[in-house]
Amino acid sequence: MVKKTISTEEKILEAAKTVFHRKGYEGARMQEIADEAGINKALLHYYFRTKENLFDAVFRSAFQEIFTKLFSTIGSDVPLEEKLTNLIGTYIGFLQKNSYIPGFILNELSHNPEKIVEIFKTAPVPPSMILKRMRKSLNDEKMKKTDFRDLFINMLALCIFPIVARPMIQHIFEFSDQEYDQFIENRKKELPVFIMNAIRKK
Amino acid sequence: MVKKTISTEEKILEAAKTVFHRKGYEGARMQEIADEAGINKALLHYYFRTKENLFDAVFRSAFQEIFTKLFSTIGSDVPLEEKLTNLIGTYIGFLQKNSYIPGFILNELSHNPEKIVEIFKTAPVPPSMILKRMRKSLNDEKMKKTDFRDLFINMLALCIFPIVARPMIQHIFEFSDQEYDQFIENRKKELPVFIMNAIRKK
DNA sequence: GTCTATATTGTGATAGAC
DNA sequence: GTCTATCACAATATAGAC
Repeated sequence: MVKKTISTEEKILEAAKTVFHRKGYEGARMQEIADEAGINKALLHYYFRTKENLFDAVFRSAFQEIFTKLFSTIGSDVPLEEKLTNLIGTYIGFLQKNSYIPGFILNELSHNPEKIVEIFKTAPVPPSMILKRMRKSLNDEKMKKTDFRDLFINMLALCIFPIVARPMIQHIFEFSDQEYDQFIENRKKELPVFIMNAIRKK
Repeated sequence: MVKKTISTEEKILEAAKTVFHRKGYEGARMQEIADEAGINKALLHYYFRTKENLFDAVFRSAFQEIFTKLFSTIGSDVPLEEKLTNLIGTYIGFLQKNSYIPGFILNELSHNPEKIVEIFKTAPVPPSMILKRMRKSLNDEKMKKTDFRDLFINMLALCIFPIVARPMIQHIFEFSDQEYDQFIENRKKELPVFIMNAIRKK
């Protein structure tokens, strides 16, 4: 028999996720989270005692969600171009459906840089393992002597920035909402080519 | 005779800039701004009436500062590779000295997307003019049929992201502060090459 | 213009009944 | 576990003297 009931704790976490992503830590209000969850403030404190505890749970979950996705794709054992295509496609797809997450993380990152160190320590996939595999892919193929750290960062930048800076870019180029969605969709195909051209040996 | 006195209004704007960049809109406190300016809260309200008015002035200034720099370099009339090198060098240099600005803008952008439309309307350099010149550069040279909008966005992304996500990246790759500065410094030389490789006709 | 003092409203957090 | 009522305090904003 399928469990249909959602526990109060889960409802709170869902609501908190929504509100924190929408407003950030300082901007979020316990009242708004309570309303979103259909309960009252007192119950929030009963479950999580403080706003910071609640925030910690949400931030940790957002961070791990995005990095688990990212790292599992990057760690797969396929040729570089195929890996890039998979990686960029699934990653941008994820960002499209969760467009608040990268902005949220970047935001809290700049106000609480110490916090991410702690979160990385409890990451389900240790970054060092990912990096090792990525370096291997580069060496196996006939690539320019590209620093794999640069490659990794460039890829992240090219995927995330158009999502985070969407309102700005959309206005500069006078895109409609629909046109911008299409623009992002095209990038899924064009980014892997762009990157491969940049690093392929002539 | 050089004017040495700094008006109270200028002191307030300087202080507000510092505090808003450090804490964001919600996180900033009028008291902290007053302390930073060496005056008291009442005087803030005397000059700017509300916190939002003060914020508007600061945000507008940060936004125009970064875009004026960006647009004036991108609009120069030199060959593409040279333009890219100039652009990336001066732009990253600017970001290094004002590392809080892009994070600040991205942050408030995600909480007040409407606001940027208004700010763009009062921009000193109209975006449309920049785009025209950029398109011209691409056509003049033997380049792949690259969408100039993609090129523009990719360049922004590659410059800004390593600055904004610094604490995260620094931890992943276990860079010391000094090593990260050097890493950014290297990107000034490598990014133009990376981009030119990506878009040059074979 | 600049200050001290105070009003007013928000918000995170708790007490205590059920 | 869940609620209502309330506390304690922090933050924006204003009044009014100088």
